[in-house]
Amino acid sequence: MSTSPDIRIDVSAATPVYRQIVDQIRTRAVEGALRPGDALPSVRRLAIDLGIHFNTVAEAYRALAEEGWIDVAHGKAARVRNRSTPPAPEAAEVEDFRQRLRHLIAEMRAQGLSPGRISRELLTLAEGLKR
Amino acid sequence: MSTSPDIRIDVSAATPVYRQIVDQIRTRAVEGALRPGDALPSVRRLAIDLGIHFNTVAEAYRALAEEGWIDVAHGKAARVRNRSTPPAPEAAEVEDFRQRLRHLIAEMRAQGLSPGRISRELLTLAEGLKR
Amino acid sequence: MSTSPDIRIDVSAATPVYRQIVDQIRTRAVEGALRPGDALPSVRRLAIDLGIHFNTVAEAYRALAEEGWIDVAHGKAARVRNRSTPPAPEAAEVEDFRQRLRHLIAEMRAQGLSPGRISRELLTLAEGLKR
Amino acid sequence: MSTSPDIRIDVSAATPVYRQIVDQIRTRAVEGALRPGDALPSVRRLAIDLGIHFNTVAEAYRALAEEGWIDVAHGKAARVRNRSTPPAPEAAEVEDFRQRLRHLIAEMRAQGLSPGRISRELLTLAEGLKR
DNA sequence: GTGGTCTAGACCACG
DNA sequence: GTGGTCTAGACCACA
Repeated sequence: MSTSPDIRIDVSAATPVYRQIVDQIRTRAVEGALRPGDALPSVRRLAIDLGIHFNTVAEAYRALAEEGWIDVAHGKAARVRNRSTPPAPEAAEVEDFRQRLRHLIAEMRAQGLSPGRISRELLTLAEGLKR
Repeated sequence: MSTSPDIRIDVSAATPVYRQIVDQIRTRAVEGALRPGDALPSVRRLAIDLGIHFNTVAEAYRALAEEGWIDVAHGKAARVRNRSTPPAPEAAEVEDFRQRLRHLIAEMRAQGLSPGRISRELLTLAEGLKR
Repeated sequence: MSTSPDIRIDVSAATPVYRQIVDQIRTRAVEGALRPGDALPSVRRLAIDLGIHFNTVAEAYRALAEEGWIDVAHGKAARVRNRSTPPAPEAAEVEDFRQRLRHLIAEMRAQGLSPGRISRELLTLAEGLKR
Repeated sequence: MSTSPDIRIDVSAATPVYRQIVDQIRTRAVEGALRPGDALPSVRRLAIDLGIHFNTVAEAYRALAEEGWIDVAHGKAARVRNRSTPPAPEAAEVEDFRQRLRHLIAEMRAQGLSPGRISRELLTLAEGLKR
């Protein structure tokens, strides 16, 4: 039996569909909604559920496998991998993430969100990380 | 003479060059390094400075104009616009940003950054917004 | 009682399970650990020992029989065949192997192994063949 | 202008076409036939030359980019990357390669190549690495 | 049943 | 011009 990851796809969004799948499954794995050993639905099953082609799901699973989040093998269901200690992040990578965060925040302000509102969102997320 | 925005381009990065320009100029405008009325370098000037094709810069300026950050006109330097009160963001947009933030954080954790470290980054950014 | 070939299976590896079995039994036969006439464990016995489905073991035995390494028959244990002089390899096949060797070495260098280190590995193997 | 890597494809071979492309380009890069900065033919150009679909070539380029051998970007030709020092190989990886070498040699003997002949092949390759 | 590979071709994004 | 994404569907390999 496989855990249903409850994925929401927006085909008209700018980010590719396969990336949306990757992002959502990775987020669920990080946040604990998907645990090591959990089986994912088959590529064809999930494709039907989402109303997309199975190749698109297969590409997402392949990317997740390469990132080390899941194990895929012929004839068997894909499963969430028990990640060993991840490699230490390099300073350049940290700076890259910091910049992406700043750009995202700039986009939010460009869309009319007030600094106070954004600040509150960040504090909520930071709080959630301490759990 | 025009304000030099000091833009850093990485042609081998995953994000398109024109997006890098847009992101960095928008970020500077949001953070106050670029103020309403400031003139940007000409498309050809900036293209030469960055060592890229001027079409790429032109596309970036076009995108910034569409987002309402700058005014462009034939024969005159592009200038940072005096943004009127931005439209109120819709709930769906806020939720979209929240999700993008969560995905970014998941990527950071996937790269080995500890929750505590990420939390500190978020708090620093939130602090900066209160200025 | 049958010879225990001491096979190690990694179900999460990239190479299919049945190929791992084939590769390891063939290697043992070539290197002399398995000799003509030696009996292999039954399909079901080996499957239980390895913790895999017996169909997978059956497929491996079938492939080994096709390659001429073992004899299988209903109701009797599979046995290592007394290989007659093998057919002379064609030039095309030799070239194919040479290419596979070069590709493997390229992969090793891609993984960071120094040419000197790889060279030593090759010399060790060549030495072992002269026994 | 792009270097022609002179790739030979066998569509009836067991190894997937895209892997054959990856293996051959990687080998050429390791052996120096392809040097950092060299441009590869476009995916559509190479696909036509090889008589296959461009998606297959694109998949090969993507894999090579992920392995760090080439840089691919929108609108520009793929180029051989100037590889920085590769990460140190772990002991487990070395053992994995050693085993793959042994299996390959066993296959060669299974095909009728004499130990002496194989030994000579290995010595030739080891010699080539000392250049 | 599972995932993998390949072709065919549409449409989009980037430079 | 370049590469990227997606669909459609055939056929193969593995468990």
